[in-house]
Amino acid sequence: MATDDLMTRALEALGDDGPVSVEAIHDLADLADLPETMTIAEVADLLDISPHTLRYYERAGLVEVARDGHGHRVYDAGAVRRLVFLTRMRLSGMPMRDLQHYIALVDAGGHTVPERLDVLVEHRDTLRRRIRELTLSLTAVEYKIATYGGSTGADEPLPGL
Amino acid sequence: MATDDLMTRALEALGDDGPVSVEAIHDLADLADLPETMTIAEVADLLDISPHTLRYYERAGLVEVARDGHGHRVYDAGAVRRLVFLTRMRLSGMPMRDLQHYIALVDAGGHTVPERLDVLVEHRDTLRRRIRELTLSLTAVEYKIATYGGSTGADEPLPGL
DNA sequence: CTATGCCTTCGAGCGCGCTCGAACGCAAAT
DNA sequence: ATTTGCGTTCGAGCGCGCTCGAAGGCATAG
Repeated sequence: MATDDLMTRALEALGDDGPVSVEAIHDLADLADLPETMTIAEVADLLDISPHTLRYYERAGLVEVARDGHGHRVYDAGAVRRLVFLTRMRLSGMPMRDLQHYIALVDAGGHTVPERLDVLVEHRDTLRRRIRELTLSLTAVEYKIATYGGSTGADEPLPGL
Repeated sequence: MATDDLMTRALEALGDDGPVSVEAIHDLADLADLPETMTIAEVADLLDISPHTLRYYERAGLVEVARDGHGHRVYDAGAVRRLVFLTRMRLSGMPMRDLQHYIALVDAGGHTVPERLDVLVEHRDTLRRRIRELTLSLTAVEYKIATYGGSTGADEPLPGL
């Protein structure tokens, strides 16, 4: 497992065509059959990040992880689920700062739900903006490829793009 | 001009609906009516980047800029067009490294056109992947907002997303 | 005459998100 | 008995893309 990263597997699961459907999302990385506990190496492999990064996230206060008799980390299913969430948010571009804020809200209790939703909604809007930006850039690059004149500007219909 | 950045203006030009069309792109920041020369402050304002960054790009070998009698930079239309291209590529996520490579190819002459196209095609593919990634993340975040249970995982249909 | 304001060069510093090295512990394998 | 392999902590270092500070030049305004 986890030869490819989560995102790659997710994209493969979706296929190359059609709109992204909630149904397709449902099939992704189902967190139902997680082992009760995992080692750092197993979690690292699952999430396709390094043990170093996992320790870093813990240091950053994003997740608490118990230790066994040897002082080795023992990730329970809850920690793993949280880390799946965290890595997905990181992959989608949410800064560590915001993630720390969000997690602090989660750990603060149920009364922070509205504020958590604010964070998510803001991130959603950021994603929408970014997707539109990249789509525009993509169109521009495709245009430049199609009409390539070789300069970085000059007398093309869409100079420089 | 340039109270908003290039990308913001571009997105406004496109409007909020429908597919991105080449026709719409044509209306963006037409480089036809550029002044013959510009100062660093004018270029910085046009591109919505700082003079510091412009000097940095020059140091990085991305563009050559002449000086006037006082040693001040004088950006000619060619330099400005190149900088428009460069900032657009930067905004779309192309690393400095790749941009330096691309510019080296441009400056090396017409025989590098195939290799330049390789760079562009690779960037196009990167953009496509990234857009798909972000679209998936967006769907996931929208789903989490819609079904919000408050945890970062647990017993939701789409736990952790 | 001196401020102000924008420019110059040079090199250093910063914020982000890791990434790594050192020094060590424990346990199973040879 | 030692090697191998995986884990630990701590703090430092890195790659990227800027961003800034210092020290100074020149020109216009008051």
